[in-house]
Amino acid sequence: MAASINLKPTESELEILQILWEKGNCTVRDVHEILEKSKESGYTTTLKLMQIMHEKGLVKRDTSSKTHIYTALLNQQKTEQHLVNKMIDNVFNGSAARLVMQALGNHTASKDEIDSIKKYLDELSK
Amino acid sequence: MAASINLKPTESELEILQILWEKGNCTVRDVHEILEKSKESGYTTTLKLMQIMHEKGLVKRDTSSKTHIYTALLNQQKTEQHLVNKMIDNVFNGSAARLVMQALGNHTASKDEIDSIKKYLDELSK
DNA sequence: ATTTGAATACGAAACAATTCGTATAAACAA
DNA sequence: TTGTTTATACGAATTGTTTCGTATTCAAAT
Repeated sequence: MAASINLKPTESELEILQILWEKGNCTVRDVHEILEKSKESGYTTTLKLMQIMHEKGLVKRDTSSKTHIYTALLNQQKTEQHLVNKMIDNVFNGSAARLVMQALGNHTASKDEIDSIKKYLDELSK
Repeated sequence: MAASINLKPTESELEILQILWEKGNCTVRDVHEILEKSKESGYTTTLKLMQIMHEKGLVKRDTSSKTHIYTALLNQQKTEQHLVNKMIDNVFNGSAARLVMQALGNHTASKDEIDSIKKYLDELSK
């Protein structure tokens, strides 16, 4: 198994990872400006968080110029999988089906979404 | 809206709530014995946790006899819903469908489960 | 050259969650 | 009664996360 880093980012770390996953490479300022839209926080807070994430190995950074460029090292798909599995175990007693129904029962999935899920299920059960 | 308690139990609190939801009324020892099966921890740790949960209003307790009896106050369905919605927002950018596919895309879902989900979806899209 | 602005580094406070040791009270059996 | 077991209460250490202030460095503009 490849040396796998701790697959359990904190909430703040996850927020930052989301941005890095979407944007690819970012400076601290890039990330901070996006974060600021949804919540109040100081620039050095974001900086510190990203530095800690670097220590933990969640991100890598290019320090060749004064302004560092950060990139996610944690794999998005694997992280999502891990979080979902944890929720299935901890909250739904191991039943993926219960999670799915809970997710669809409420968070009003559109007709299109439901159709695409059906298609997906048909593929799966082949 | 009914005075709603903080719908966001910590991980340890959730473990205890799971037990209370399943068993109904429990003593600290009941809960502790179940917890012990899956992880090492001292009795007074469980006790303290449950006392804190009582302070927070997550559980109520009957103290009429020396050994207190605890009962969950947090509603299971609502709590699950809340946690799932949070995950959809924080991890899957608001797409319930993405969560569902992630949940089903691994081994956890059996053929039976998939069938029951299909049935559920048919009901939904009526 | 000097000033100004924008960046990183770093320590430490503030807060939250978890864990456990010790004191004490009640119940019960010898 | 006296000792043993089984409870609760509670303080406090430990650990982890988040937040921010201050120092310093670098680069660009004046």
